[in-house]
Amino acid sequence: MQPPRRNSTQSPAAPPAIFLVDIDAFFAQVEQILRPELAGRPVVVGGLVTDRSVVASASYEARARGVKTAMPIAQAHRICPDAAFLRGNFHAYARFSEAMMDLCRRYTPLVEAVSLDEAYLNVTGCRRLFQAQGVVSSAADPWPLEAAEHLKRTIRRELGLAVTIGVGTSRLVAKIACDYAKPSGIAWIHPGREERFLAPLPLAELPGIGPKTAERLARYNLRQIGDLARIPAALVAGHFGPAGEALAARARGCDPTPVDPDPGGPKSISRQATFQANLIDRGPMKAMLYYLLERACRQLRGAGLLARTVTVKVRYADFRTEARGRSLPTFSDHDDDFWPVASALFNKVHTRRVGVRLVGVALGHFAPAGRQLDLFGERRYERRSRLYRAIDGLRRRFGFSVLVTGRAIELLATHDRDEHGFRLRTACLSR
DNA sequence: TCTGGGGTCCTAGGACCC
DNA sequence: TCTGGGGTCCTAGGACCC
Repeated sequence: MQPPRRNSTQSPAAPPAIFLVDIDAFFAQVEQILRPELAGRPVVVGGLVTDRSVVASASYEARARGVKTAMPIAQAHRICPDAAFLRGNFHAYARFSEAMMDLCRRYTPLVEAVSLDEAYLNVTGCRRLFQAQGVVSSAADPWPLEAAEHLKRTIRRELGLAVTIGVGTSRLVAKIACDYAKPSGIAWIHPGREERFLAPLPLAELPGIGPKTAERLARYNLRQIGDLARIPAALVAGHFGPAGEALAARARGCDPTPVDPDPGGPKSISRQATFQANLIDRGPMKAMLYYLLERACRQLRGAGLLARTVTVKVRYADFRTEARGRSLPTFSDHDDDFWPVASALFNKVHTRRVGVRLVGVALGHFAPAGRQLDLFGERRYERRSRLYRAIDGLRRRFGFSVLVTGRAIELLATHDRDEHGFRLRTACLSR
């Protein structure tokens, strides 16, 4: 298929046509495709029964039994003990995701992947092209609905994936239409009927309104999207600030955000880990922090970026979470430029004599790699860059755990798995 | 019952500069 | 002795999303 071209004969008033394609119960569905013995069975992806984890994805068989996303695995197991509990295979999910995105790009180049399992498509003005390609018939009315059906059938036939598609005149309307049509459906909102469609839905269905905002709105007796749409925008802005104005517009189905096929690189790179049991000793916490920093830095280098800010996070047994960040004087992508700062930040956040359940590190404030330094600094920097390139290369070939640095070595005694389930100890000894 | 991991965006106060 | 207004950067914290 050719990418769509601007069509001069097309009516200037043609309303936008936006799709949101969402893969149903993505991780669980992929597991059922790869392991046919799981088809028709409740499947829970997120962790093993003994893991200190939550549900990342549940098949519809598991959802029918009450399992929900973000529910603790232990609770899911109590409700649905016969489900298959899996840690998940993110490489496989990424492959399916890429294949789906590529397939969508056969319909339009204006495809924005918003997550592994969701993509927006802008097919505005594609009618004639779709007719020429046989995607829609010449009598197709409404043609966007027929095009969505074609896309859904093609994804099913070529990838085996069941998806839901929402079709509307904006991203917002497409998104809510998609939620409405789940699972495995298509919903098309007629241009001009957005307000009528949205009005009876609960406010929490509006993307951006979470539990806190929904509660605040409920105090003003605002419960449905229509309740908010009826209030003058200025009044909403008075109570909710400048963001309130946009909120009021969204309640009427207005969302000017374009579908952007190239939204740019990441704004932050982070790694965090929850310990299997809460820790009191700082030694293993710091070892884990260093290990997480190494992984974040490797991703940073892989993305061809330099960072200036490092943030360290600690979550205590009572779930209180502290985070502190600091900017370096220069940009870098070297573990040992960030480590002294991260280590000092850790001492600042870890102040309570309470068990620690999680530590995390984040890098931010990026610039593209390739930077100006004084000559002495340049040579030293280059030397270390060669070292990190060599380490990254080894780890790419043999796995991250092929090399365990001194600062992370304490992990081997206390925490024998990284977040991908590799056995660090075994990996270290066998190489 | 006991709460993951990886992100984005917004707000707000203080420092600093002009 | 009394003192503005605006802009930008940094940091902390919170809400939200998948």
